Amino acid sequence: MSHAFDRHDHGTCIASALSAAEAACAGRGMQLTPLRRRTLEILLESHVALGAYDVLARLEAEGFGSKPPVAYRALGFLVENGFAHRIEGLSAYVACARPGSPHDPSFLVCRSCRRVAEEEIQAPLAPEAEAEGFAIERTVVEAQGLCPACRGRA
Amino acid sequence: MSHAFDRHDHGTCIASALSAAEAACAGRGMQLTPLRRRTLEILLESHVALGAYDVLARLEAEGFGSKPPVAYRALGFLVENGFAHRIEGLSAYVACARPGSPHDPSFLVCRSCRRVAEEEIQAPLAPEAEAEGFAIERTVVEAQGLCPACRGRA
DNA sequence: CGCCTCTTGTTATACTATAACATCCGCGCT
DNA sequence: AGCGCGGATGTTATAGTATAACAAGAGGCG
Ligand SMILES: [Zn+2]
Ligand SMILES: [Zn+2]
Ligand SMILES: [Zn+2]
Ligand SMILES: [Zn+2]
Repeated sequence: MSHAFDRHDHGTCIASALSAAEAACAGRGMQLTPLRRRTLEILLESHVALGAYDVLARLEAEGFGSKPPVAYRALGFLVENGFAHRIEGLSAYVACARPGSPHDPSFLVCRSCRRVAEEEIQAPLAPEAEAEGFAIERTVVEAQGLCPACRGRA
Repeated sequence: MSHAFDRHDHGTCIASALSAAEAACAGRGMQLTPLRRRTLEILLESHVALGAYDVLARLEAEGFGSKPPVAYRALGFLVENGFAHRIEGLSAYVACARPGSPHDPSFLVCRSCRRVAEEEIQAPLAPEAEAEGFAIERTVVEAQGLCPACRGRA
């Protein structure tokens, strides 16, 4: 269970994600450049999913480029390397809550505050794919609804 | 198991989906107008997911309006009423393979030919949501990969 | 130095989706 | 018939998401 909806020491989320990203980059010969690192830090500031243009606005305000490819490329790098995930149902991006270990993520996504909890589950369509001869490469699992805080505010 | 990747009598797919839509509309006081019916028929022609603008081009060629809201509204009607589903990972739409009964659909989506098989599974995040106090309203489950035919062509 | 690769930046464009307003049509009511 | 109404379709205009193609700089290495 993730801590996105709990009170927790968020500083350790940030620190462990950054050090995991640094270690993974070093190990794979990838570069965690200032732009990429800052993009990851922006996502890590909260467990809320951000749109690419939200990220871009933040980057631009801090002196990076202002055009969409700047954000899309940095986000693409983070997603490809498993440091962030794309939430398909929101067309948005969130920092990975389990950096370091490769995993097939699934999410609880609050439609009100866009906070995202990352969960670990078994691939839910594996038997069906097996029966049909379908080769699964990636499975999107996103439960949309209301988080505890937003239920309370209803 | 759906028949999207099998040889099957596709005429019965079409006929049963259309009659289920007609029955459901009659029962709920909704109107399956010519535009909506034709949109559903277009989706039913194959088990391939179509983008809204693909559908719009077909509609325009047949004398309907040519502007995006024409397609988006018809698709919205079909999705809201359970006659079609949106595939989030493709931003595309596919006819429902189990019309009539309400269900929480899940999909096997071929990234090569965009064919979609609809499956029925248990809500995969229910225990996690329960533990966190998260109220699930809808769950997107889309396995992306290669269908049997496209695997063979690799 | 000259070449190569990677990263960042730009311009321009493509693709996806909705807000707001206009028109038309069928229906119930007077 | 004349009117008001809701729903469906149509339009214009705009918002939101994403990528292709090209230019320029940094660093490694012959
Ligand atoms: Zn945290
Ligand atoms: Zn919330
Ligand atoms: Zn069929
Ligand atoms: Zn295929």
